[in-house]
Amino acid sequence: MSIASDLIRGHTDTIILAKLIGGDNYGYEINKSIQQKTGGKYEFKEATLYTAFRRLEQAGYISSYWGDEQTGARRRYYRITDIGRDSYGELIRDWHTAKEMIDKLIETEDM
Amino acid sequence: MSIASDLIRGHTDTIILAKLIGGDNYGYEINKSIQQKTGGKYEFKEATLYTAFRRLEQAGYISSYWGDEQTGARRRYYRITDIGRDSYGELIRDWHTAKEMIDKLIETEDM
DNA sequence: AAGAAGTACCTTGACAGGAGAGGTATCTTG
DNA sequence: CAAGATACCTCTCCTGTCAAGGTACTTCTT
Repeated sequence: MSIASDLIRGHTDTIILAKLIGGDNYGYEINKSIQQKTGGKYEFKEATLYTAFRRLEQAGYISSYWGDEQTGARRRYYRITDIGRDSYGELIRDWHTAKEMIDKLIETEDM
Repeated sequence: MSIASDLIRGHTDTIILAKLIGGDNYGYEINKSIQQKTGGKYEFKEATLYTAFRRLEQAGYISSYWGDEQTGARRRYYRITDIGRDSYGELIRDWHTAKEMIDKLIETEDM
């Protein structure tokens, strides 16, 4: 991983929720798809990912259930809830605001 | 303040360095200018600001000196160093990369 | 003259999120 | 059979933010 995680911090939940809007999914797969989408530039640390799931479930943004795999490792699937969708929408709006703000603040005027 | 600080976290140092590229400055002024530039939407908490100064100075990115105010409260001015400038350039590049990445990760494909 | 509000700095302690390091269990492949 | 992939988990530490407190001087208001 090459990009400072502090820049992603604060987007962990949004990234997970976004992924779950595309359908129920489980941790390992979510992480793999992020890795793929970023061309290997980013992926969650497992501890980060699983603590995020706990946090989101406790907040009521997602719910979970065990898959019924007949073979291979068991999978815990996550599904986004209605309030999870609401929260996602807000987070996206926040991101657009923040993005503009940061751009305004970190580029120098005189140089 | 209306925007979640977790979204700004990770940019604190960059914002300060950017400001100092425009010339030496002191904490209170820097914060006021941020407040103004964002139309009141953002400003650092004092504790955050001053710990950031300590951090940046310890890292050698900035240096500080006391102003010679004849009247009013004393001011500690900060100046960006050469390696501070280098670091700033890198941080800006990181931001552009991260911005693209986040955009890619938080927008849903199928909705 | 007293008090509030503004300027300007600082520190301590708590908290939250990220992540290193460790663990479990199953299946596939050489 | 060992190694590696799949898939989950937790404990503990680190770092950055921030609430809450403080100091000291000046200006404005009553």
